[in-house]
Amino acid sequence: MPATIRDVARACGVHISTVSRTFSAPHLVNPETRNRVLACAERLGYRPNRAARALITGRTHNIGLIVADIANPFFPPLIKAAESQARQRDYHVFVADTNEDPAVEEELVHALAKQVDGVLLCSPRMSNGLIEQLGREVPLVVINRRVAGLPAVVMDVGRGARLAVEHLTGLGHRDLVLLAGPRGSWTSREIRRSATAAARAAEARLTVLGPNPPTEEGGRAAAERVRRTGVTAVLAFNDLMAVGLLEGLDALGLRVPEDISVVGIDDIALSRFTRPRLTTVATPTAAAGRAAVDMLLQHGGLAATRTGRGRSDTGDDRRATAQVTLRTELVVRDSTGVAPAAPARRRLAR
Amino acid sequence: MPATIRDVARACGVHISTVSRTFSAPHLVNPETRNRVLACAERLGYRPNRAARALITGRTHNIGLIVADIANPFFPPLIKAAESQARQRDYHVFVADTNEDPAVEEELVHALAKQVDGVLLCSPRMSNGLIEQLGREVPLVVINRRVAGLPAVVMDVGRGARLAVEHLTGLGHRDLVLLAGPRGSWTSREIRRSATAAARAAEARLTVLGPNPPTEEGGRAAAERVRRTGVTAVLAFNDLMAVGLLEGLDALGLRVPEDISVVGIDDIALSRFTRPRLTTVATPTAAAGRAAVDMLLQHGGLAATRTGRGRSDTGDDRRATAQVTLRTELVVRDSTGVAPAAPARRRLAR
DNA sequence: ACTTCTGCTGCAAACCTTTGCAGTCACACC
DNA sequence: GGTGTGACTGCAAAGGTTTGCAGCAGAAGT
Repeated sequence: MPATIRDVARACGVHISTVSRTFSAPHLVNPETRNRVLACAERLGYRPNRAARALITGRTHNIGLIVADIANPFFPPLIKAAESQARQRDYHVFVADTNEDPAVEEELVHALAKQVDGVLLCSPRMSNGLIEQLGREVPLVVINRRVAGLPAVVMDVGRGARLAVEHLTGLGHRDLVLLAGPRGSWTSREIRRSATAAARAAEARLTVLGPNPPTEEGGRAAAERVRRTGVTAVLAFNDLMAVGLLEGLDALGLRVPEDISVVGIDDIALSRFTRPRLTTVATPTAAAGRAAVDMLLQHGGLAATRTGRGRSDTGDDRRATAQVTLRTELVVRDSTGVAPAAPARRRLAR
Repeated sequence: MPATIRDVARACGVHISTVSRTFSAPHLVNPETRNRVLACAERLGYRPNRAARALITGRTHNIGLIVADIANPFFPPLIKAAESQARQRDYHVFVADTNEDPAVEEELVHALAKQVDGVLLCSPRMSNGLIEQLGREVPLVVINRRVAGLPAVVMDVGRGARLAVEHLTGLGHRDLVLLAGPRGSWTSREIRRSATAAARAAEARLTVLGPNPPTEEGGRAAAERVRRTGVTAVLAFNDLMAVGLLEGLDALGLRVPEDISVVGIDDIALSRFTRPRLTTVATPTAAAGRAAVDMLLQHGGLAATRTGRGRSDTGDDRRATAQVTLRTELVVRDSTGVAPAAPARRRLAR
C-alpha cells in the first residue's frame, strides 16, 4: 500500500534512479524533471524507506542515547537537547535506560550497534577498557567521562567543586564533608580530587564519606553519619543526594543553613523548590547533549561503517579524539550560610 | 567487516537460509545444526542486520514515542516505563519531543511512520480529526485522550478531580477555583467536567480560571487572579502549575494551607519536596506507558503494514479499538487544611 | 515393496533503495 | 562534418535478510 520509489517512477514516466536522485542528489537531475517527480511523489504520499536506504548506504540516520536512568532529573534536559539537535540534522534518537546496571549498558550498545550510526554513552558505569572495546565496534561519544582515544564531552565539575569549597570556606567553614558518588563514577573522582585540593589550599579539613548511591535516599541515609562528623558544611555528589540530605538533617533536628550548610551539584529543577532552596553547582546538561551529538555526527561522518560498495575507509583506527569540556558555575541560594560559632554536634547536646 | 548471515553460513557449511531460520524460526532446524550455527555466530560476533530484516518483513521492531516535553517531569517516568516494556519485547523506542507544538507533532508522526511499527502519541494537542487521519497511516496508540476508532490509554482524572473536590469540601471549603490546563487538552476538559459536577453535588461554588500554560510559570502567574476571587481552595490542572501557584501565593503573603488550600494533579516527584508538601492526585504514569506499548504491540501485530510478499491483510479498517482506563488516587499531604473562618481576601485587608 | 508422511535443508525471489557506468542527445567548436 | 563536451537519464548490481516451494532422506503405515 505505501508508495515506493517505483510507483513514483511509473506515475511520472521516468526511471527509478531518477526518482532516487531527486531526493538524494537533486543537483544531478533536470529541474523540470525534478519538479515533476516531486509533484508525483507528493501526490502519492511517497516517503523514502529508511530501512532500504540504510541497507545500501550503511547509514541509518539514527543515533542511540544510553543513560543510567531516564527518570533521574539530571538526564531529561540532556535527552531533550540531544534529541532536538539530532532532529535538526535529520537524525532520530533511540533512548535507552540501563537502570544503573553496567551489564545492561554493554548489552544495549551491542543491541543498538547495527541499528545506529553511533551512540552517546552518558555517565557510564562500565570500565574504561570495555568502553574502548565497544568504541571499536560502533562510533561512540562518551559524556561525563574521559576515555583514551574516544571523543568525549565532560563538565568541568572539578572547577565546580573548587568554587563550592571556596564558597564554604569563605563563609568561615573549616570542617567539611564530601558525600562521594557511586563507585566507578568518573565525575565523583574528579570532584573528590578537586575538593580535596581546594580544602587544603584554604586550610580546611575535608572528610570524604562514601561511596553513596546517587539518589535522594543515599543522601537521607548519610545524614546521621554527617552529623557524627560534627562538620558545619557538606558538599554532595549531586542535587538528588543533597536534597535527601536536607530531609535527613531536618529529621535529625538540624537546621540548614544555621547549623550546617549544604551544597549540591547539577542544579536540577528540583533544587529551586526545596526549603531552603539549594545552593548548587550548575552543570550545562543541555549544552552537553548538543555538543555530544555534534561530535558524533561530524566525526561519525567519517568513521561510520560504510557497508555500501564505495567502501573508502581511510585507516579506521586513528580517529580524531576531541574532548570538549563545559564550564560549570556556582549558584548560591539559601542552603549555605556563615559557619555557626559552635559546630552542629554541640547543638545536639543541649 | 561486520559478519553477515552469509559468513556464518560459510563458516558452518550450511545454507544461509538455515542460519536465518536458526534465529527467526528455531523450531524448524535440527537442534544439532542449530547449536553449530549458534556457535559459529557467536564466534564471528554475528548480529542480524535489522535494516535488512525490516526491509523484507516490513516490521522494524521499533516504536516511536511522542511527548510534548521530555523535560516536563510528568513524562520521564512514562518514557522510562515504555522503553523498558518495549525492550522486554525486543523493541527499541524513538523518543521525540514536540515542544508543545501541534505542527511538530504531525510532522514527527510522518517522519517516524516509515521507520517504526507504530507510535505512541502522548497528551496530543492536535485535533481529533487529524489524529484519526494519522492513525490510518501508521498504527497509533493515544495516551491521555480518547479518539474514536483508536486504541487509547487514559487516566481516570475525572475520578481524581472528584476525589480532590470531595476532599476539599469535606474540609469545609465552599468556594473553589479550578486552574484549567491548556486549550485542546482532553485531560483538562475531563477534570473540569468532573470537578464541576462534584462541586455542585457538595453545594460548593467552583470558578474556572483559564486556560493556563501547564507550567510552573502558569501557576505563578495565576496567583494574583486566584487571590482576587477570594476562594479558600484551588485545584490545579497539574503539579507543575500547583507548585508555581504555591510560590505565587507565598509572594502575595498568603499561607498554605492556613489561608488557602492547594491540590495538584500527577504526583510528580517534585511535589514531595515543596514546603508545604503538595496534596495531589497520583496518576499511574508508568503503568500507562507499559499499557500503551502492550496495546500497540499486541494490536500492531495485526495491523502493521506488512510489505513483505505474504501480504494477507484482512480488512485493515475495522481495528479492535480497546481503550483502557487507569485509576488515579488522591494523596493527601500538607497543602490542604480545614477552611479558614474568614476567606483569604479578608486577611489581606488587615 | 510401495506409498505417505515428517523433519530438515537448499534454492531463489523479493523487499526498496543507491550509485558506478554507460548511453543519449544537443550543442559548440575546430 | 567530425569530434568533443556536458547535462541528463537509464541500466543493473548490490546490500542482508526472510520465506514459499521443492527436494531429499528416512520412518511409518499398508
